[in-house]
Amino acid sequence: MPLRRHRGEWQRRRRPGSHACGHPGPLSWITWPSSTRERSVPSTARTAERPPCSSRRAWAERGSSTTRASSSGEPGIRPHRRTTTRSAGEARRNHHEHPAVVPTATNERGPMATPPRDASSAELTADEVSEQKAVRLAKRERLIAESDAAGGAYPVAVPITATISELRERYGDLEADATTDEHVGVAGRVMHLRNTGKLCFAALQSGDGARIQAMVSLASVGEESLAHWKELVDLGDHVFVHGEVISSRRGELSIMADEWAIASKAILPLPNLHNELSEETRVRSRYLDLIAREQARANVLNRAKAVASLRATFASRGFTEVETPMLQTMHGGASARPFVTHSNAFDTELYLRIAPELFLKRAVVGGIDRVFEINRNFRNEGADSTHSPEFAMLEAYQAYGDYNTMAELTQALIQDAAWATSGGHVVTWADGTEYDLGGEWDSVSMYESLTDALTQAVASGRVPWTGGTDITPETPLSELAALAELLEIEVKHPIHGKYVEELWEHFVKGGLTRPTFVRDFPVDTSPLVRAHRSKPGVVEKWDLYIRGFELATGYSELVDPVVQRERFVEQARLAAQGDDEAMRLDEEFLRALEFGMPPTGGMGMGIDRLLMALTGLGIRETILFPLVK
RNA sequence: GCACCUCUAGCUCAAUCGGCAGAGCAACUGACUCUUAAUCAGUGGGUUCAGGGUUCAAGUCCCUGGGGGUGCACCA
Repeated sequence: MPLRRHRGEWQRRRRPGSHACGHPGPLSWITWPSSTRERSVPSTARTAERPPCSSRRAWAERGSSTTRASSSGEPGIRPHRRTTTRSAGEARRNHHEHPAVVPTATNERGPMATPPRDASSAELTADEVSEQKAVRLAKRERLIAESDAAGGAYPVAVPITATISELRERYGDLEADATTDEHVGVAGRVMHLRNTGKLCFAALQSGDGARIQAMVSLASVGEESLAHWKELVDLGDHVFVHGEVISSRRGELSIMADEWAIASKAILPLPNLHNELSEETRVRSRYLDLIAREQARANVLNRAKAVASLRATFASRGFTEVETPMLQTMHGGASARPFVTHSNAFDTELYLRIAPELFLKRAVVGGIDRVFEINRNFRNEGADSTHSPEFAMLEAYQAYGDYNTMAELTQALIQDAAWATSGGHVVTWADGTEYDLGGEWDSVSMYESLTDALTQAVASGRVPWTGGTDITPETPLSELAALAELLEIEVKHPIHGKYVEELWEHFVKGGLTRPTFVRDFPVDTSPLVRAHRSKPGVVEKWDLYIRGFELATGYSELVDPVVQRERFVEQARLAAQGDDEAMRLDEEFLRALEFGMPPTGGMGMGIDRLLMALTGLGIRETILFPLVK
């Protein structure tokens, strides 16, 4: 690995005391008090630990294409504007010459670190190691070298006898300055450190976010152990403490340590816990988000509760959970662009599924009358605050059900999930607003609700529309187009259903505050749904709107194999014309339908969106590790 | 895909008109037996995302590329 120029190589030094050759003191990387340095580090030791000055050549050669820095006379040092106007610059240069000299200082208490033995490995490790990380690496080295100092750096196990939460529960109301005679062993991550000389404090946090204070005092552990604590324990370390459960003078529940050990050494510092992590860090380094933010942990738990609740609701209604293929030779069940991959074994292109629908329906044909799946779908499309390339999806099918059955089921699924996460039907969103998911949800017809809203808008004079306000499947295209033009709504595909849906979104969607099933969609935009049993021109489909977005959808499924084949053929024709999103002709699925599929209701719901509805969060907060580049 | 905004210390952020790159926390050294964003004294830490350009001088202006965000489009 090539030696990289260390950061700041040309910057002005800020500390006096360099050698004539350009070396400052031996330990300038980390600043030790000069008195200690002079006293404790013999000059022979310094030279043994450090490569000779000529090692500078290694990087100097890499810089040979650049002009020499006239001011310093150093060969190959890349000139910088500032060096020409400043005379100094030696001290920091020590960085790139011996970037990996892990601080080997000895202080009054003994060696702080075992230095790396050979220069090349040193160069490998120190390349981009910050000062803080270097200090912790040195402590790790020391812990490994002197395992009696604090139990080593990474013990296999520590003798825990209680969890922090248990102790909080049992002793949470302990009076200030109380003792209990109860001795326990607990462990947690150090979130907070204080040291008042002969008494040290640390806040230990367990994975559930519970905290307890560890106290390490001279009186309880002795001089050597206390010194080790102060030298070796850092913020972020996992620490085991054994001792009596007490309450501090300020009333903080604490363990007065009689023994302690580092359970796992952290070599990177925790982020500053007093500022919010940036959005990017929270998403990209979710583990830090989880350590630092209670809400991040709660989000994970809420999602788990909601998903468990969905499964419980299904189980109570006799549904069977299955897992269908994610790798498919043919994608279908929705219109979306798929991700494509390749199987070496089959030597064929495979698609990541965009929907499980066609396999779940095969299951229904096979007699799994009530079936559901909760799993990931993948869609190769734009990502934004409500769309993720991979997203968890629930689909369920019920033989001898229809879209009414599925609406009732969906309401039960969501209300049960609200109970599971919030303990009631009223959920509280992240911004503090309360939202009532209880009761029987509203149901509106798409055409009727559009007609009502349009009639009102015209009557109130908000929309200067002189045409008819009754929108039905028979409303002529020209009239819909004129209305859309008046409202400056652009419709890409000028067909009846598109206009109706766009107009509906314009007039009705924003006004839906309560959870609402929007029913009976135009037939020409829903080609895979069966026609309404009594209303002409519409299909038996509903969309569930909660919090302003579409949370779930349900159908009375199309089960006529002949009609299904016609629709697939049409889709395949589009695919042949280069429409990536069109479904391909799934011959095996059609064959299954030809054996007879019972009348069936189906529903689908985005799990991420369910969590958004229950918690008010954005989609990236509901997904533990969202895709990032 | 298009437009706009953004990237500075381990973390969160400053830096006025283009003129010596700073703060808080974190870190290092020392003091302190009840701290909990402890306190006190001292210290270090930067290729300002990368590359190129303009300029006496670039974190700042211009170009190209990358990461992130927002809006629109696409998508459900």
